[in-house]
Amino acid sequence: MTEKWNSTDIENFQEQLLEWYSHNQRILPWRENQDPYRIWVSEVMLQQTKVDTVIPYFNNFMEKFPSIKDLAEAEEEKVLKAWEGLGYYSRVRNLQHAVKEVHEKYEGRVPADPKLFSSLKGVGPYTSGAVMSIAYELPEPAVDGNVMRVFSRLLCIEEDIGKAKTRKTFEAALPTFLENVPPSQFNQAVMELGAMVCTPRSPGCLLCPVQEFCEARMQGKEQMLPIKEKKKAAKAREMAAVVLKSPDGRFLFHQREEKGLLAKMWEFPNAGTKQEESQAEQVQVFIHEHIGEKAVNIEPVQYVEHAFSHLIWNITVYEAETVSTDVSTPQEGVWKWMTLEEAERYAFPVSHQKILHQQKGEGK
DNA sequence: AATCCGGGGCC
DNA sequence: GGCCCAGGATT
Repeated sequence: MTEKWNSTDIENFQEQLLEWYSHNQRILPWRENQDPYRIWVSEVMLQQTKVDTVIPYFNNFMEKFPSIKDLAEAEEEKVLKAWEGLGYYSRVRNLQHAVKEVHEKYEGRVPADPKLFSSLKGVGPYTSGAVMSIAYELPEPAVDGNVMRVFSRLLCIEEDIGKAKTRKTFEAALPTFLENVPPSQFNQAVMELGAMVCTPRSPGCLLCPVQEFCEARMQGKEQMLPIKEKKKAAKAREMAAVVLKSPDGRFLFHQREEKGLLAKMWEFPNAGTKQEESQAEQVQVFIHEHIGEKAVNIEPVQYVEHAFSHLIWNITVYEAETVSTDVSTPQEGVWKWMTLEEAERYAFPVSHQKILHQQKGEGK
Protein backbone atom coordinates (compact mmCIF):
# COMPACT_ATOMS: atom_id res chain seq x y z
CA MET A 1 0.00 0.00 0.00
CA THR A 2 2.65 2.46 1.08
CA GLU A 3 5.34 1.03 -1.19
CA LYS A 4 5.34 4.25 -3.19
CA TRP A 5 6.18 6.26 -0.11
CA ASN A 6 9.85 6.62 0.81
CA SER A 7 10.91 8.00 4.17
CA THR A 8 11.27 11.53 2.80
CA ASP A 9 7.68 11.45 1.50
CA ILE A 10 6.47 10.36 4.91
CA GLU A 11 8.39 13.15 6.63
CA ASN A 12 7.13 15.81 4.23
CA PHE A 13 3.59 14.56 4.57
CA GLN A 14 3.78 14.58 8.36
CA GLU A 15 5.31 18.04 8.43
CA GLN A 16 2.72 19.60 6.13
CA LEU A 17 -0.18 17.94 7.91
CA LEU A 18 1.02 18.92 11.39
CA GLU A 19 1.84 22.44 10.28
CA TRP A 20 -1.68 22.79 8.91
CA TYR A 21 -3.20 21.34 12.08
CA SER A 22 -1.24 23.64 14.36
CA HIS A 23 -2.83 26.66 12.70
CA ASN A 24 -6.26 25.34 11.76
CA GLN A 25 -7.43 23.16 14.61
CA ARG A 26 -10.70 24.08 16.25
CA ILE A 27 -10.71 25.18 19.85
CA LEU A 28 -12.62 22.42 21.64
CA PRO A 29 -13.26 21.91 25.35
CA TRP A 30 -11.58 18.48 25.42
CA ARG A 31 -8.45 19.99 23.88
CA GLU A 32 -7.78 22.22 26.88
CA ASN A 33 -5.45 19.64 28.37
CA GLN A 34 -4.51 15.96 28.13
CA ASP A 35 -6.52 14.70 31.08
CA PRO A 36 -7.20 11.05 30.13
CA TYR A 37 -10.67 11.13 31.71
CA ARG A 38 -11.77 14.17 29.72
CA ILE A 39 -10.34 12.73 26.50
CA TRP A 40 -12.08 9.44 27.20
CA VAL A 41 -15.48 11.01 27.83
CA SER A 42 -15.16 13.15 24.70
CA GLU A 43 -14.27 10.14 22.55
CA VAL A 44 -17.25 8.16 23.77
CA MET A 45 -19.58 11.09 23.15
CA LEU A 46 -18.10 11.59 19.69
CA GLN A 47 -18.89 8.03 18.60
CA GLN A 48 -21.26 8.46 15.67
CA THR A 49 -21.98 12.00 16.85
CA LYS A 50 -20.90 15.36 15.46
CA VAL A 51 -18.62 17.77 17.30
CA ASP A 52 -21.21 20.56 17.42
CA THR A 53 -23.74 18.26 19.03
CA VAL A 54 -21.26 17.01 21.61
CA ILE A 55 -19.86 20.33 22.90
CA PRO A 56 -22.76 21.35 25.20
CA TYR A 57 -23.20 17.78 26.46
CA PHE A 58 -19.48 17.54 27.21
CA ASN A 59 -19.42 20.77 29.19
CA ASN A 60 -22.48 19.80 31.20
CA PHE A 61 -21.14 16.30 31.83
CA MET A 62 -17.80 17.64 33.08
CA GLU A 63 -19.57 20.05 35.38
CA LYS A 64 -21.65 17.26 36.92
CA PHE A 65 -18.96 14.55 36.88
CA PRO A 66 -15.56 16.31 36.91
CA SER A 67 -13.50 13.25 37.79
CA ILE A 68 -13.37 9.47 37.59
CA LYS A 69 -14.41 9.33 41.23
CA ASP A 70 -17.43 11.56 40.68
CA LEU A 71 -18.70 9.48 37.79
CA ALA A 72 -17.95 6.18 39.53
CA GLU A 73 -20.00 7.22 42.54
CA ALA A 74 -22.87 8.91 40.69
CA GLU A 75 -26.41 7.54 40.53
CA GLU A 76 -27.10 5.86 37.23
CA GLU A 77 -30.32 7.85 36.76
CA LYS A 78 -28.38 11.07 36.99
CA VAL A 79 -25.77 9.85 34.54
CA LEU A 80 -28.39 8.75 32.04
CA LYS A 81 -30.13 12.09 32.42
CA ALA A 82 -26.90 13.88 31.45
CA TRP A 83 -26.88 11.83 28.23
CA GLU A 84 -30.56 12.48 27.44
CA GLY A 85 -30.94 13.38 23.76
CA LEU A 86 -27.48 12.22 22.69
CA GLY A 87 -28.59 8.77 21.61
CA TYR A 88 -26.88 5.38 21.81
CA TYR A 89 -27.51 5.32 25.54
CA SER A 90 -25.59 2.11 26.16
CA ARG A 91 -22.49 4.23 25.59
CA VAL A 92 -22.91 6.02 28.88
CA ARG A 93 -23.95 2.96 30.85
CA ASN A 94 -20.84 1.17 29.56
CA LEU A 95 -18.74 4.26 30.31
CA GLN A 96 -19.85 4.39 33.92
CA HIS A 97 -19.28 0.66 34.27
CA ALA A 98 -15.73 1.06 32.94
CA VAL A 99 -15.04 4.12 35.07
CA LYS A 100 -16.08 2.19 38.19
CA GLU A 101 -13.56 -0.46 37.23
CA VAL A 102 -10.81 2.14 36.84
CA HIS A 103 -11.79 3.65 40.17
CA GLU A 104 -11.61 0.33 41.99
CA LYS A 105 -8.86 -1.58 40.21
CA TYR A 106 -6.51 1.18 39.08
CA GLU A 107 -6.92 3.71 41.90
CA GLY A 108 -8.80 6.06 39.63
CA ARG A 109 -6.04 6.28 37.01
CA VAL A 110 -6.81 5.43 33.40
CA PRO A 111 -4.30 2.68 32.54
CA ALA A 112 -1.65 3.84 30.06
CA ASP A 113 -1.67 0.45 28.42
CA PRO A 114 -3.70 -0.27 25.27
CA LYS A 115 -4.34 -3.88 26.29
CA LEU A 116 -5.67 -2.99 29.73
CA PHE A 117 -7.64 0.00 28.51
CA SER A 118 -9.18 -1.94 25.61
CA SER A 119 -10.53 -4.52 28.01
CA LEU A 120 -12.87 -1.96 29.57
CA LYS A 121 -16.53 -1.88 28.66
CA GLY A 122 -17.37 0.29 25.68
CA VAL A 123 -13.71 0.76 24.73
CA GLY A 124 -13.18 -0.61 21.23
CA PRO A 125 -10.20 -0.32 18.88
CA TYR A 126 -10.91 3.28 17.91
CA THR A 127 -11.54 4.66 21.40
CA SER A 128 -8.53 2.84 22.78
CA GLY A 129 -6.24 4.23 20.09
CA ALA A 130 -7.64 7.72 20.46
CA VAL A 131 -7.31 7.92 24.25
CA MET A 132 -3.92 6.20 24.40
CA SER A 133 -2.46 8.47 21.73
CA ILE A 134 -4.10 11.77 22.70
CA ALA A 135 -3.73 11.47 26.48
CA TYR A 136 -0.51 9.44 26.75
CA GLU A 137 1.26 10.05 23.43
CA LEU A 138 1.41 6.33 22.66
CA PRO A 139 1.85 5.66 18.91
CA GLU A 140 -1.45 3.80 18.51
CA PRO A 141 -3.60 4.07 15.38
CA ALA A 142 -7.09 5.51 15.95
CA VAL A 143 -9.15 4.52 12.94
CA ASP A 144 -12.56 6.15 12.72
CA GLY A 145 -14.69 7.21 9.77
CA ASN A 146 -12.55 10.28 9.14
CA VAL A 147 -9.32 8.33 9.07
CA MET A 148 -10.73 5.73 6.70
CA ARG A 149 -12.01 8.44 4.37
CA VAL A 150 -8.75 10.39 4.36
CA PHE A 151 -6.50 7.38 3.92
CA SER A 152 -8.75 5.64 1.41
CA ARG A 153 -8.24 8.69 -0.79
CA LEU A 154 -4.62 9.26 0.09
CA LEU A 155 -3.60 5.66 -0.63
CA CYS A 156 -6.44 4.84 -3.03
CA ILE A 157 -7.76 1.99 -0.90
CA GLU A 158 -10.87 0.59 -2.54
CA GLU A 159 -12.14 -1.72 0.17
CA ASP A 160 -15.68 -1.25 1.47
CA ILE A 161 -15.30 0.80 4.68
CA GLY A 162 -18.67 -0.55 5.82
CA LYS A 163 -17.10 -3.98 6.38
CA ALA A 164 -15.73 -4.71 9.84
CA LYS A 165 -12.53 -6.18 8.46
CA THR A 166 -11.53 -3.08 6.51
CA ARG A 167 -10.53 -1.19 9.63
CA LYS A 168 -7.55 -3.54 9.98
CA THR A 169 -6.24 -2.53 6.59
CA PHE A 170 -5.97 1.04 7.78
CA GLU A 171 -4.53 0.07 11.14
CA ALA A 172 -1.82 -1.82 9.27
CA ALA A 173 -0.97 1.21 7.13
CA LEU A 174 -0.77 3.71 9.97
CA PRO A 175 2.26 2.77 12.14
CA THR A 176 4.71 4.09 9.54
CA PHE A 177 2.94 7.43 9.58
CA LEU A 178 3.04 7.57 13.36
CA GLU A 179 6.82 7.33 13.56
CA ASN A 180 8.71 10.38 14.79
CA VAL A 181 5.66 12.57 15.40
CA PRO A 182 3.62 13.36 18.50
CA PRO A 183 0.86 10.74 18.21
CA SER A 184 -1.72 13.03 19.79
CA GLN A 185 -1.13 15.68 17.16
CA PHE A 186 -0.94 13.32 14.22
CA ASN A 187 -4.11 11.37 14.99
CA GLN A 188 -6.11 14.49 15.72
CA ALA A 189 -4.74 16.19 12.61
CA VAL A 190 -5.99 13.39 10.36
CA MET A 191 -9.43 13.50 11.97
CA GLU A 192 -9.55 17.27 11.76
CA LEU A 193 -8.61 17.10 8.10
CA GLY A 194 -11.38 14.59 7.51
CA ALA A 195 -13.91 16.76 9.30
CA MET A 196 -12.92 20.10 7.79
CA VAL A 197 -11.33 19.49 4.37
CA CYS A 198 -11.43 15.89 3.21
CA THR A 199 -15.20 15.76 3.68
CA PRO A 200 -17.56 13.02 2.46
CA ARG A 201 -19.14 15.13 -0.29
CA SER A 202 -17.14 17.54 -2.43
CA PRO A 203 -13.80 17.38 -0.62
CA GLY A 204 -11.87 20.65 -0.51
CA CYS A 205 -8.81 19.38 -2.33
CA LEU A 206 -7.65 22.86 -3.31
CA LEU A 207 -7.36 23.78 0.36
CA CYS A 208 -5.79 20.48 1.36
CA PRO A 209 -2.31 20.75 2.90
CA VAL A 210 -1.39 17.28 1.62
CA GLN A 211 -3.06 17.32 -1.80
CA GLU A 212 0.24 16.57 -3.54
CA PHE A 213 0.39 13.19 -1.78
CA CYS A 214 -3.15 12.11 -2.60
CA GLU A 215 -3.32 9.13 -4.93
CA ALA A 216 -7.08 9.42 -5.46
CA ARG A 217 -6.66 13.07 -6.40
CA MET A 218 -3.97 12.17 -8.93
CA GLN A 219 -6.32 9.67 -10.51
CA GLY A 220 -9.33 11.99 -10.32
CA LYS A 221 -11.07 9.52 -8.04
CA GLU A 222 -11.46 11.59 -4.88
CA GLN A 223 -15.23 11.78 -5.34
CA MET A 224 -15.49 8.01 -5.76
CA LEU A 225 -13.79 7.17 -2.47
CA PRO A 226 -14.27 5.83 0.07
CA ILE A 227 -16.33 2.87 -1.13
CA LYS A 228 -19.34 2.19 1.04
CA GLU A 229 -22.29 -0.09 0.45
CA LYS A 230 -25.76 1.35 0.82
CA LYS A 231 -28.06 0.57 3.71
CA LYS A 232 -31.65 -0.56 3.68
CA ALA A 233 -34.47 1.90 4.31
CA ALA A 234 -36.04 2.13 7.75
CA LYS A 235 -39.30 0.32 8.50
CA ALA A 236 -42.33 2.13 9.91
CA ARG A 237 -44.24 0.92 12.98
CA GLU A 238 -47.63 2.11 14.21
CA MET A 239 -47.77 2.81 17.94
CA ALA A 240 -50.11 4.20 20.55
CA ALA A 241 -48.96 5.99 23.68
CA VAL A 242 -51.17 6.90 26.63
CA VAL A 243 -50.94 9.97 28.80
CA LEU A 244 -52.76 8.51 31.77
CA LYS A 245 -53.64 11.09 34.38
CA SER A 246 -54.93 10.54 37.90
CA PRO A 247 -57.37 12.97 39.57
CA ASP A 248 -54.56 14.36 41.75
CA GLY A 249 -52.51 15.38 38.71
CA ARG A 250 -49.97 12.59 38.45
CA PHE A 251 -49.11 10.61 35.34
CA LEU A 252 -48.12 7.00 34.79
CA PHE A 253 -44.60 6.38 33.46
CA HIS A 254 -42.70 3.23 32.56
CA GLN A 255 -39.00 2.40 32.51
CA ARG A 256 -37.82 0.32 29.56
CA GLU A 257 -36.00 -3.00 29.92
CA GLU A 258 -32.30 -3.30 30.69
CA LYS A 259 -31.45 -4.41 27.18
CA GLY A 260 -32.44 -3.47 23.68
CA LEU A 261 -33.72 -0.26 22.17
CA LEU A 262 -33.56 2.75 24.51
CA ALA A 263 -32.65 0.51 27.43
CA LYS A 264 -33.58 1.90 30.86
CA MET A 265 -35.04 5.09 29.44
CA TRP A 266 -38.41 6.32 30.72
CA GLU A 267 -41.52 6.69 28.61
CA PHE A 268 -45.29 7.03 28.60
CA PRO A 269 -47.09 3.68 28.51
CA ASN A 270 -47.19 2.56 24.90
CA ALA A 271 -47.54 -0.41 22.60
CA GLY A 272 -47.42 -1.32 18.96
CA THR A 273 -50.85 -1.40 17.34
CA LYS A 274 -52.31 -3.42 14.49
CA GLN A 275 -53.58 -1.43 11.58
CA GLU A 276 -56.41 -3.88 10.89
CA GLU A 277 -58.12 -3.14 14.19
CA SER A 278 -59.48 0.03 15.72
CA GLN A 279 -56.63 1.72 17.52
CA ALA A 280 -58.95 3.30 20.11
CA GLU A 281 -60.17 -0.15 21.12
CA GLN A 282 -56.64 -1.50 21.33
CA VAL A 283 -55.75 1.40 23.63
CA GLN A 284 -58.81 0.59 25.75
CA VAL A 285 -57.69 -3.02 26.09
CA PHE A 286 -54.12 -1.99 26.82
CA ILE A 287 -55.16 0.28 29.67
CA HIS A 288 -57.46 -2.36 31.12
CA GLU A 289 -54.76 -5.04 31.04
CA HIS A 290 -52.05 -2.87 32.55
CA ILE A 291 -53.97 -0.80 35.04
CA GLY A 292 -56.94 -3.03 35.64
CA GLU A 293 -58.86 0.09 36.49
CA LYS A 294 -61.40 1.97 34.57
CA ALA A 295 -60.12 4.91 32.55
CA VAL A 296 -62.39 7.55 31.11
CA ASN A 297 -62.27 10.28 28.51
CA ILE A 298 -59.91 8.41 26.22
CA GLU A 299 -59.16 10.53 23.19
CA PRO A 300 -56.35 11.08 20.70
CA VAL A 301 -54.54 14.38 21.26
CA GLN A 302 -51.22 14.29 19.42
CA TYR A 303 -49.36 12.57 16.62
CA VAL A 304 -45.62 12.01 16.92
CA GLU A 305 -43.36 10.83 14.12
CA HIS A 306 -39.91 9.76 15.16
CA ALA A 307 -37.18 8.32 12.94
CA PHE A 308 -34.35 6.12 14.18
CA SER A 309 -31.60 4.90 11.87
CA HIS A 310 -33.37 1.66 11.08
CA LEU A 311 -36.90 2.24 12.40
CA ILE A 312 -39.69 4.79 12.29
CA TRP A 313 -42.27 5.20 15.03
CA ASN A 314 -45.63 6.68 14.15
CA ILE A 315 -47.14 7.33 17.57
CA THR A 316 -50.71 8.40 18.17
CA VAL A 317 -50.89 9.85 21.66
CA TYR A 318 -54.08 9.37 23.69
CA GLU A 319 -55.08 11.10 26.88
CA ALA A 320 -57.10 9.26 29.52
CA GLU A 321 -58.03 9.75 33.16
CA THR A 322 -58.33 7.25 35.96
CA VAL A 323 -61.47 7.38 38.10
CA SER A 324 -59.82 6.92 41.49
CA THR A 325 -56.95 8.72 43.19
CA ASP A 326 -55.94 5.43 44.71
CA VAL A 327 -54.03 4.31 41.65
CA SER A 328 -51.90 1.21 41.43
CA THR A 329 -49.06 0.22 39.07
CA PRO A 330 -48.81 -2.86 36.86
CA GLN A 331 -47.25 -6.04 38.23
CA GLU A 332 -44.47 -6.52 35.71
CA GLY A 333 -41.75 -4.01 34.95
CA VAL A 334 -40.90 -0.68 36.53
CA TRP A 335 -43.72 1.86 36.74
CA LYS A 336 -44.15 5.15 38.55
CA TRP A 337 -46.86 7.72 39.05
CA MET A 338 -45.25 11.16 38.88
CA THR A 339 -46.08 14.78 38.28
CA LEU A 340 -44.53 16.32 35.17
CA GLU A 341 -42.07 18.15 37.41
CA GLU A 342 -40.93 14.93 39.06
CA ALA A 343 -40.54 13.33 35.65
CA GLU A 344 -37.92 15.93 34.75
CA ARG A 345 -35.39 14.08 36.86
CA TYR A 346 -35.56 11.07 34.58
CA ALA A 347 -34.17 10.50 31.10
CA PHE A 348 -36.62 10.24 28.21
CA PRO A 349 -35.92 9.47 24.56
CA VAL A 350 -36.62 12.38 22.22
CA SER A 351 -39.81 10.76 20.92
CA HIS A 352 -41.36 10.86 24.38
CA GLN A 353 -39.87 14.26 25.19
CA LYS A 354 -42.11 15.50 22.40
CA ILE A 355 -45.10 14.19 24.33
CA LEU A 356 -43.84 15.68 27.60
CA HIS A 357 -43.42 19.09 26.00
CA GLN A 358 -46.92 18.99 24.62
CA GLN A 359 -48.28 18.12 28.07
CA LYS A 360 -46.40 20.97 29.67
CA GLY A 361 -47.96 23.34 27.20
CA GLU A 362 -44.65 23.96 25.48
CA GLY A 363 -45.96 21.98 22.55
CA LYS A 364 -45.94 22.78 18.88
C1' DA B 1 -20.08 -11.06 9.02
C1' DA B 2 -24.39 -8.93 9.87
C1' DT B 3 -27.38 -6.58 12.92
C1' DC B 4 -28.61 -3.67 16.61
C1' DC B 5 -28.26 0.72 18.88
C1' DG B 6 -30.24 7.47 18.52
C1' DG B 7 -30.42 11.56 16.98
C1' DG B 8 -29.43 15.59 14.22
C1' DG B 9 -28.02 18.09 10.22
C1' DC B 10 -27.09 18.32 5.49
C1' DC B 11 -28.33 17.86 0.66
C1' DG C 1 -35.71 10.60 1.86
C1' DG C 2 -30.85 9.16 1.93
C1' DC C 3 -26.47 9.85 3.95
C1' DC C 4 -23.10 10.78 7.39
C1' DC C 5 -21.29 11.20 11.82
C1' DA C 6 -14.08 11.06 16.51
C1' DG C 7 -18.08 3.02 16.94
C1' DG C 8 -19.01 -0.96 20.06
C1' DA C 9 -21.61 -5.00 21.57
C1' DT C 10 -24.14 -8.81 20.39
C1' DT C 11 -25.47 -12.59 17.64
